Amino acid sequence: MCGRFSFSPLTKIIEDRFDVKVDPSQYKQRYNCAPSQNLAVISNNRSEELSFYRWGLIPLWAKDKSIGNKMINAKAETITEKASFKNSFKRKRCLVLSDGFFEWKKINPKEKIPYRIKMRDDSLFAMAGIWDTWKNEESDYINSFAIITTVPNDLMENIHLRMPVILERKDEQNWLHDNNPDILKTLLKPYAAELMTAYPISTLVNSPTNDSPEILNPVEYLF
DNA sequence: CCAGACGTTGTT
DNA sequence: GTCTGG
DNA sequence: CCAGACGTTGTT
DNA sequence: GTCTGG
Repeated sequence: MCGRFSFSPLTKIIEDRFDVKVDPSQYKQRYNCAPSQNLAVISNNRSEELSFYRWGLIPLWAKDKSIGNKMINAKAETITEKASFKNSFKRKRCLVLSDGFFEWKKINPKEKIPYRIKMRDDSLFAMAGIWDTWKNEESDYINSFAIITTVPNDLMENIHLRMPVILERKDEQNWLHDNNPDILKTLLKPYAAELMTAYPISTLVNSPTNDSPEILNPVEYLF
């Protein structure tokens, strides 16, 4: 699964790496991105700029936006079959930008330890996302997204049963602009484990109200 | 046809 | 909106 | 994902 | 226990 991540590069780094324009009044470095927050994405319908969408997909037909609290992930294996996701998969895809994500490893029925997972070379990456637009009773529009998950690779297997789909850099533009569903599905696979690394961090990350760089620091746990 | 659900993860 | 279940 | 709330009536 | 909010 993927229920929390970070994205904290400086504006110029983002513009160079992803070839987008970043509005500095909207962007802010984030160390603990949580569901329901507006987070940095690149959408297929505005791929020249960095957009901010709400995490937790609210489908077009939703009566209440709270449904989005449950729709934070979409399983790659079934995304083309689910009524809530298939339409977005066809026409509304996005890149969810990140420099690392968090998973809680269950060490016994009562205890869990948070881990940070990132690229070995600290590079930025894009997770595969789908989005939708929803209108509330006051006719305010909300753009929201879900992160696609897949089976774990050899690194993630030790931590969790699922992991987010991380796109190879060469596939990022294809995910946004290729509309062939068969090709799109081939992009939804586990990322190469040898390019990634993971380490335990403190439970500071547990509360979404903590959003400071210290969250990323390694911590030793004694058993 | 209409009514009702529409999700993932983890645990039992 | 679109699919499943009755 | 985790944390924190979870309710109504009537009165101020 | 289960839902909502972040």
